[in-house]
Amino acid sequence: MYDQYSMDDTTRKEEPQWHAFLEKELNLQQYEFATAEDRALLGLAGPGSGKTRALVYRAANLIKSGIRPDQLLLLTFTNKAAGEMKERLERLLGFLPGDLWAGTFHSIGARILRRHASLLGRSANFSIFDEDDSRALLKQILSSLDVDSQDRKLLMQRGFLGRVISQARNSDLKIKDLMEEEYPYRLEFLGLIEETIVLYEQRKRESNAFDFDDLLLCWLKLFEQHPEIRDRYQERFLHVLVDEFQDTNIIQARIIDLFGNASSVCVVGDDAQSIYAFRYAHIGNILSFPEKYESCRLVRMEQNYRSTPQIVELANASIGHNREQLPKKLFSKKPVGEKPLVAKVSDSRQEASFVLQCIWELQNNGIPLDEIAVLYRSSYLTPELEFALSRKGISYRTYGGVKFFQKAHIRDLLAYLRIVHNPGDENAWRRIAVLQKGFGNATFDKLWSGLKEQVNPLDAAIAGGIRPARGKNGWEALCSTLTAIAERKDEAVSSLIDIILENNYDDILRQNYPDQYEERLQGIERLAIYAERFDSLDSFLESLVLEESVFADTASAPEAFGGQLTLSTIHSAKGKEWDTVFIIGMNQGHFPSQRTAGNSLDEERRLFYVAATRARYYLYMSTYREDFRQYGSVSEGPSLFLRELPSSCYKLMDYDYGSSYY
DNA sequence: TTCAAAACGGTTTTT
DNA sequence: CCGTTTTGAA
Ligand SMILES: Nc1ncnc2c1ncn2[C@@H]1O[C@H](COP(=O)(O)OP(=O)(O)OP(=O)(O)O)[C@@H](O)[C@H]1O
Repeated sequence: MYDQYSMDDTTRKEEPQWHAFLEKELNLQQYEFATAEDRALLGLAGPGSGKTRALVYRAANLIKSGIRPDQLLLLTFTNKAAGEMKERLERLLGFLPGDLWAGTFHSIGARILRRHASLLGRSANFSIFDEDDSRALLKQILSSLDVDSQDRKLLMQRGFLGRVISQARNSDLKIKDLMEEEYPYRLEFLGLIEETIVLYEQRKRESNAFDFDDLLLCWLKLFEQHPEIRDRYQERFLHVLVDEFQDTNIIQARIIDLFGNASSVCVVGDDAQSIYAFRYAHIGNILSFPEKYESCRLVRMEQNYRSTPQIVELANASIGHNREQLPKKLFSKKPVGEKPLVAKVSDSRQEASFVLQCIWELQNNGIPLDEIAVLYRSSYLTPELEFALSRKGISYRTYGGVKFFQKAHIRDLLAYLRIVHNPGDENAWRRIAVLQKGFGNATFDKLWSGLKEQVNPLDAAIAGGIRPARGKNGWEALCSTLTAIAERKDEAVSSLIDIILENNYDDILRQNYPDQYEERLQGIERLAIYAERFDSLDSFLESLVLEESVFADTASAPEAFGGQLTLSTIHSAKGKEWDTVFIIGMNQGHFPSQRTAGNSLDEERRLFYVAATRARYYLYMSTYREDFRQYGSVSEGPSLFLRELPSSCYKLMDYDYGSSYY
């Protein structure tokens, strides 16, 4: 056991130097935050004010003062923010301590649950069901319950059932109360939904699986029901640090509170950047943090170090329209920059050519692609731009939107691996079983009812002797494939993928996607390449579910000198920054989104606030007059968020540069 | 019970 | 417009 105090002596020699460094790198408030010794600490400040910076320097300072890295726990909601935290800490320390726990709530939850799975009726190799898995399972349950097909449609459309269940769990409400409150028009299904939930929990358990929400809820349950385990983690993690705290939901706050009993808890956030209400983020977590932790030290940071005064002014003007935000000052002392530019273009193709032309000019002015991002409310706003970028050979990467591994062929392939990893995974079995010729859901149901009783369904299948009512050839092909990969399950994942293709899936791919065979096969090859980074099947599978895929399905133009342009949803861009930012699709109906009901307009505006404050020097926004997109093609005019800005905030430009550039 | 063809219908944002 | 659901033949 390390002695913290004797460590202090050894580090004291270095202290003057380190503290001088801290003083140089941080302003007064940030320094206060980074070095405070309070048991509870809240950093509440606007964008670009250095919250993440202060948090990361605090972590580094703790380590410098003798706290072991494994005594720190760094948490946040999104993968992006977690990555940013880790990257900056690594830059600061020169390396990322291997024994430091830093990640999203979900990934840390998974890590803890793997260690104590048996206490929750699972084993350490449990599968993690993503939203698609959950939806598939719910659908399966509904059809097993003989639900009228109209009703089933109502429940499944837009993932209603899954959403209600998830909302209830994440906000700690009873289904009944939630339905009465928010979905009274579906109240007739209450009984059915409750019945479904019981079966859903049961099937997950039988599959040795947790869903996303379980990673939080079961973590909380583990700590609540097993105080001795909670104590162990409390003793270990002397400091818990949370970034983007405004994104946390009630369950995550409870987990933090459990640590708060014993560990010192430090959180940073900005109520004006709360954009995850749809994931049940609870703004009260940050607003009432000082009351909950009475001895809490509150640190405010008001200087924005990221953006020019012009950009900060526009952002302030916009968020000023939100009545409910905490009043916060935010100013920039950076040199005067260009006013943000609003371009009126005729349609989305012209918008693409506008962006391309600007990028061209920026590059000529020495701004590399790495320092440029195009942000948007929804990923359906990008195809025209992507097309234009490909034509011009500009290398780009997209973030957010449909994930690579959500595509059917990738999920198919992963299902084989999931079975080997966790033979109880019903979803995975079903997925590849019904791919086989002559093998359908009905046949699978019969077969599975026997197979799932086996201690190890995979061993039982391999041993043979299981006879499906139909599709015997398909079943045998499947079993021999599984045999082949099970035998070599400790080999490199990429070689397992080859085996799957050779034995079984290549034929299926040809059969099912005659027109897209090549394209999809390439996708699978990319998956195999990606797999080479992992040293085990476990970590590969877990990374694919919990971390968004780090690479695109189809490669854009190859990366050249200035790196790659970033295309990202605004949600995924939070916490990041670029020299130049474009916000495209600034039209009523797109942003704010059509689906926005009255009370979430404020949230959309916060989203705009986040987008605008990503830029260091140049901010471009575009809006079109005509909208050929999808049915209706109603042109609803420029976004409210542009119209409500004082015109002194930005320059207006009519972009009528023929479509020749396109 | 499976599977292909025809009809349908519906779109944020992330873990 | 593309994926999902329904329909009906084998
Ligand atoms: N005291 C400082 N001196 C120099 N640069 C600073 C200082 N504080 C912050 N910065 C820089 O300002 C930028 C924004 O900081 P940071 O990302 O930590 O802010 P944030 O408050 O977390 O922003 P957001 O809320 O938008 O995520 C970073 O480039 C950071 O390095």
